[in-house]
Amino acid sequence: MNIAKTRFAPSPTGLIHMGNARTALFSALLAHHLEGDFLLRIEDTDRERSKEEYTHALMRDLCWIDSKWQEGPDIGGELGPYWQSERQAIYDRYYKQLEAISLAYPCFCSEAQLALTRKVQRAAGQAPRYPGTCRGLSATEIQTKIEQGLQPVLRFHVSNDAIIEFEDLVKGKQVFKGHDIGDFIIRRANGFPSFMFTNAIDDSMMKVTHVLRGEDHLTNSPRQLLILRALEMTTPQYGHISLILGDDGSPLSKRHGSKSLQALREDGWLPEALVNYMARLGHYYPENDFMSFEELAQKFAIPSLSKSPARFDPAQMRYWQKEAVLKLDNDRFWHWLSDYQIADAPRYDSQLSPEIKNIFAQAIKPNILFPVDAWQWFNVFFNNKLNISSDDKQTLKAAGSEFFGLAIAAAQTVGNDIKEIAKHVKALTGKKGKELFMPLRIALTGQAHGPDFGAINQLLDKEQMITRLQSAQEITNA
RNA sequence: GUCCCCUUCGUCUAGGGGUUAGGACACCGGGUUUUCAUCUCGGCAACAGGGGUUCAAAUCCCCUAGGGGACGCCA
Repeated sequence: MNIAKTRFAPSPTGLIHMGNARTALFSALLAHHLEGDFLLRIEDTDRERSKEEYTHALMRDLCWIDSKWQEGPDIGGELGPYWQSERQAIYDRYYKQLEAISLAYPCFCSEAQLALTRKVQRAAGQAPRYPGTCRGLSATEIQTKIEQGLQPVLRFHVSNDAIIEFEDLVKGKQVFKGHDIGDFIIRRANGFPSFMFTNAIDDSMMKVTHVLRGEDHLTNSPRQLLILRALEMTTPQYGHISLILGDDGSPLSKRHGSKSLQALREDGWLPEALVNYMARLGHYYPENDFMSFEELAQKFAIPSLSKSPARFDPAQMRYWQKEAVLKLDNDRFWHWLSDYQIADAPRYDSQLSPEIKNIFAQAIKPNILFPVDAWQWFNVFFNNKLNISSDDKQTLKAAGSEFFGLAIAAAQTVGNDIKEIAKHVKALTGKKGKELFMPLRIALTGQAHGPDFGAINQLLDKEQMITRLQSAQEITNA
């Protein structure tokens, strides 16, 4: 029995975004689910646009979302090379084979000529198709044109009455007519192969069993099947997943805040948050729990892949980020923070005891989404930097100078215990509930919401509390 | 223009002839916290429209509308 194999085959022409990342993730999840391999192949046949730096960025970003491959350019494998730019000889061999059985022929039509034909066809209400101009060229005609210095493309011949059927993993049975396809280019005039060709050949040669790709590739499938069948090569099963749309229903783009994985990482998103979110965008999991990559893989199922397009929803992504933050253990929490050191934050590791660090982490995790939020709290507790908003200052003023005078006096006797301080203030002012606690919270932390008082007691000593209460009193006097 | 795909709460979706149409996010409200956040409990909210088929349609069929994709010497 053949081992299952999925693949991701990007062209290194830019940073990977949410859409592609989700396709890669699905492929990786499926491979793990089937206990097979996930393969990475770099489709760098477009020499002008492909850049090596993007290949590196791509591999780094894929690893970041746990989608590590078992076969690929950096680690090799039996069926390499995994850069298409190194596989030219292979493609050339198959071109010859196709020409030998008259399923491929050189075409000398100029791009301008073709563009014109398409225009005319459309104007006449017809579908734009290659009309087959060069299909019947004789060997001598071809020879003559080549001698004239003309560089032909190579076209694959699709007979008009061909019917191509296949079962799509996601969309079900598909039927295409040869007439709707037309003869398509498999080698460009510059000798480089086209995507249609290399992609099909490589998937087959590399023994890929399941191809998960975007719906935009659906109509490529009959073409690729035609090539593979003509060459008597094995074909993978194709599954076309619906695209991700922006909040207005149009394709996801930068306009909708679609960011590269790299940008997302730089903003402080946790990979497991993105993984949990993306895994559910167009794939149904009965359980709504935060899951690890392994759990997601275990429960991944092809029938649970959605046929209809999904909209990108930042609110839902934020929810998974919140879950991810809550799940962070201390070690990772501090690594996460140190990776996003902000300019005016002090170094955290020098004086803080593990106990204090632990208390701090547990206390603020429910209150933060990103490292900047965490650093803000860090500043509050360890750097004496409070940023009180004007609204919150109003709350302070409403409490009044006397309120803080009493609080200071209470702190001097009871120490750093907010509830005890509150008790004293309550006894003397009659204030209670929100009126009592909100001014204290704002005075001590600079914010209207934040950690539990128990944690704040452990993070601030008596002197700090008194100083902050004094500052608050000054604000009321201002 | 031609061909193809899709359409259930605001969003992600479950359900595929008989369901009080289920869950999650968001939102709103209760509880906990003598405060807020967290946590917890609850509520609001949907079968695109029109025709069939059927005892019975969200579910099957047809049409319409809307959205998306493909039609490249891009991938």
